[in-house]
Amino acid sequence: MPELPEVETIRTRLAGSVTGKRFERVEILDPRLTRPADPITVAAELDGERVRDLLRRGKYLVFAFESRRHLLVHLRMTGTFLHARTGISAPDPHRRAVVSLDDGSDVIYRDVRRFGTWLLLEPGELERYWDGKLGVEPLGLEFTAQHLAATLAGRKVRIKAALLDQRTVAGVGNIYADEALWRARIHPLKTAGDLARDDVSRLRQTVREALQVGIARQGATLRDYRDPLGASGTMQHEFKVYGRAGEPCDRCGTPIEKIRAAGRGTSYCPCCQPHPGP
DNA sequence: AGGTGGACCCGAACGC
DNA sequence: TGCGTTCGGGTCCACC
Repeated sequence: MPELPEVETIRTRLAGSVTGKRFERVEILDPRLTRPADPITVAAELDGERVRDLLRRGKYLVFAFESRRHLLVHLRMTGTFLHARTGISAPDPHRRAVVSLDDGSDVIYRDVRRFGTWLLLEPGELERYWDGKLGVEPLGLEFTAQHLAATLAGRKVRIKAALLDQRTVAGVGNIYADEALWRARIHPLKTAGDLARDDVSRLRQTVREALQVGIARQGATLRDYRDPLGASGTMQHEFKVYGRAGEPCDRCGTPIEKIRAAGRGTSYCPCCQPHPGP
């Protein structure tokens, strides 16, 4: 669930709690988290690291240490961070790691489905790790209509699949892909390379809009998700198509339809986003 | 090259 | 009420 807006919300909230603090003691409770690296070793390596900055790249959260090492955290579906000022309280079966900071507070990582990953990189390894894996930041200056057009040119994939491909643009997931396509009035099954110049321009704009609204609403809260300070986002109330199959389209009143695209549930308006081809 | 489907997980929602 | 089944979501990987 956490896509770019949710990760950015977590980053903003957690940054104030961890920046400048030292990892005094790290406990990794789920060996899956650091696989294939040994959790005991990783925990020991993290011990004593001081946080210089907390960054985000795509859907990754990046702890930048003063040692110039980086801890890459991918929350996948259900990963979350909680900051506890007064130490750990109630027992929690989904707690996967605990970082005790040098100010006496704890950063708790919890993940119900255990898909999330922690990866510790040595100085200088970060750029190489992104290379070939992540495209440009959708809210950055590099993400222009021209850049998106060049990225999509000649590609035979469906546009929905292209948006989910993190090399096209970093951080868009299933929800915001559908939202951006609805805003741009583009059918999710359209061939990426066939999009008209105007379509690409609009899509570039609506990807940014959808993500920016998501960030402004502090992400979407589905189920019991909370940000590190216990607050919930409100973006779920702004969805135009995601989770709204059968409900009327905000623009034209036509019932939203749900299909499968790129192996994912995909919601769209059959009227505003006309089907390509016969 | 692109698509599909399975794997990884587990709670929620659903069906009976 | 209490089972069993299905679903979903990000990413990787095997296979067509």
